[in-house]
Amino acid sequence: MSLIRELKTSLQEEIKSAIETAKQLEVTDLPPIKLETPRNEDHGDYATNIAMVLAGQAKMPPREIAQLIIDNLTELDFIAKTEVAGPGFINFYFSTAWLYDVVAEIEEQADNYGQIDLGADEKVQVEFVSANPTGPLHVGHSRGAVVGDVLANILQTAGFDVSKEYYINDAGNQMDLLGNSVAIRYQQLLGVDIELPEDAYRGEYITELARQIVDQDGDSYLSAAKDGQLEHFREYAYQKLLERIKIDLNNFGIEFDNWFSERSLHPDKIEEVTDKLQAEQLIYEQDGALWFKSSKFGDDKDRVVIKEDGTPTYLAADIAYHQDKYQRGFAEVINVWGADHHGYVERMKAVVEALGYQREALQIILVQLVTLLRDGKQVPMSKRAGDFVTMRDVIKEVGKDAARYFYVMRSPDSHFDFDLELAKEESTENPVYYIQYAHARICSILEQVKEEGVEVDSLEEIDLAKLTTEAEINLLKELADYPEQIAKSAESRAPHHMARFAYQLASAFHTFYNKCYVLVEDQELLKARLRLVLATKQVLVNLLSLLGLSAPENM
RNA sequence: GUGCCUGUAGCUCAGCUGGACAGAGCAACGGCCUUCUAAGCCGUGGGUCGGGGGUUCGAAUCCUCCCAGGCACGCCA
Repeated sequence: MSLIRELKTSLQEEIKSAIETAKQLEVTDLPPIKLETPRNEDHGDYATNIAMVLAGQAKMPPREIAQLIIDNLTELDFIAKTEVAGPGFINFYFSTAWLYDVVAEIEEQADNYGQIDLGADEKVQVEFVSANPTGPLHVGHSRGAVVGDVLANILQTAGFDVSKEYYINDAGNQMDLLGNSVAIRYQQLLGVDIELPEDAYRGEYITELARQIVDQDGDSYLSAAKDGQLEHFREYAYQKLLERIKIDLNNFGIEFDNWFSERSLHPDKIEEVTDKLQAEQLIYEQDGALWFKSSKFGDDKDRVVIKEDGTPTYLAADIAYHQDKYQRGFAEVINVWGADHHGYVERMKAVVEALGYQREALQIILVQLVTLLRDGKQVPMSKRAGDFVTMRDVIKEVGKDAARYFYVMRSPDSHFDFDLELAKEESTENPVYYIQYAHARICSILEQVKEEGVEVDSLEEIDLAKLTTEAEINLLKELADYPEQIAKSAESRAPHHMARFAYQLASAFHTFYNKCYVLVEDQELLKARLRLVLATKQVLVNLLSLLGLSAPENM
C-alpha cells in the first residue's frame, strides 16, 4: 500500500461516514465516492462531486448537501482546508506535511515504490506478439510487443500475478507454405528450373534459409524437395525463424514466461473441447463440416471449426487454447492483437462464453496499425512481396529506447505514424531523451555533491520542511502520485498513461532544476533538496524500468 | 453493404467509466547560461473539441443520424 492511496481511501471513508452521520440527508443508495484531481490547481488537491450526485435522491440543492457533508466530516490531519465550490463540488486541500513523508516512503520502498495491491494477486495472462514463425518480426509486431510488455509490467506492479505468453502458430497451412517456399528456393539454388508459387513466402530470408541448407547438406534433400516432402525444410525454417524471433524480442527487452506451441493442442486438446461443445449442442454438423454456434453468443454468424476435409480451422485451435488458458487458472486473459484482427473479437468472446466463462474474462486490446515515416514520407511495405521493414532494422536505426518509447507513448487506439527521423533526433523534440536527460542531470548533481564532500548518509535528520517553493512542492506531488498513476493505468489497461506520466515527472524535475539550485550554501536546504533529488531519481528509475528503458548516467 | 478504430490549437497527440474557464509537445514570437549538463527553463499568441439532433443541473466525454480517413468482413492463419 502506498501513502497516497491510503490517504485517498481514508478520505473516501470519511466522506461516506459524514453522509451517514448527517441526519438531514436522506440517502438510501450511496454510490461510490469518486475523488478526482481537479484540472485547475485552485480547486484543491482532490475534489468530489458526490453532493451533486446525491442531489436527486436527497432532494436538496447540491451546495447545501456539500456543506452538510463538510460539517459532519471529522478532522483529518492531512487535510488543510475543505471548501464548497462551483455548482457543489467539495474541494480538499492537503497539508504539505504528508508530502514530506512520501520521500521517506520512496527511500524505504526503493525499487518497490509504486508497487500496490490492487490486483490482489489475481492471475492474469497477457498474450502478445504471437506472430507466425514464418518470417522475421516487422514494425507491425513491434507496437503490440511493447504495449503488451509494458502492460504486463504495469499489472505486475499493480499487484496482479502476471504471466507473459507467446502463442506460436506452428501448426496449419502456413507452416507447409513456409516449407514449400524454402524447398522451391533450395531447388532454384541447385539449378532446378522451378517457379515460386503465387501463395509462397517470398522474402529474402527464405532464400537465405535455403542457402543454409545447401551449405550444410548440399543436394541431399533435392529428391525430397522434388517429391514434395517438405518436412525437413519446414522444420528447419521453423526452428531458425523462431530462434530469430526470440533473439529480436530479447534485444527489444522483452522476455516471455511461456512460449505456447499450437502443436501441443493437436489433435487431443482440440478433439476434447470440440466433443465437449458438441455434447452441449454448441457445435453442429452441416455441409460436411462442424460449425460452432457463435451466433448464439453475439457473433454475426456461426463459424466452421472442423473443415469438410476433417482438418481443424484456426478457430478450433484457438478454442482449445483458450480453454487451456482458463484451466491453467487465469482469472483474466488479455490478448494484444493487431487491429486487422478486430473481426475476430466477437467470435473469441463467444468462445469464452460458450466455454462457460464470463466474457469479461477475455480482454482484447487492439493495437492500430503503424506507418513508418522517413523524411515525412511513408516507407512502403508489402508483406506479400516480402518487402517490409523488420523490428531489427528499426531498433538498429533508432535504438531500443527510442523505439520502445515511441511505440508505447500513444493510445493503442490511434493510428501511429512512426517518424524515424524524430526518434533518432537527440533534441528537445524527442521525448525519450527528455526523460532520460532528467535522470542524467540527477546523476550529475550527485557527482558534484560527492566531489564537494557533502555527507549523504544521515538522511533521517534532514528537515524536509525546508522545501517550500512551488517547484519543490510540485515535484513532491508528482512523486507522491506515482502509485496512483499505476493504479489508474492498470485499471484502464492503458500503458500509454505511464509513458506520459514519465514525461510529466521529468518535466517537474527540469523545472525544479532550473529554479532550485541544489548545491547552495545553506547546508540544511542543500540536504533537503538532495533528498528530494534522490527520491526523484528513484522514481525515475522505477518508471524507466517499467517502460523498459535504460537510465543513462550521462548524456 | 455490415462491423471496429479515428476525427480536439498550424502539426503530432492527451483528456473520452460526464463535471468547475478544453491540455501537452512541436512550430511562431519574446526572454534566461560568471554556480549542479541550454538534449533545459520562463512567458505570449493560437481551438465553433468533424457536423446536426437528443439525454442531463452539467456533454470533447453518453445516445442517434450524417460527413471524412483507416482497417476488417474465408471450410486462410
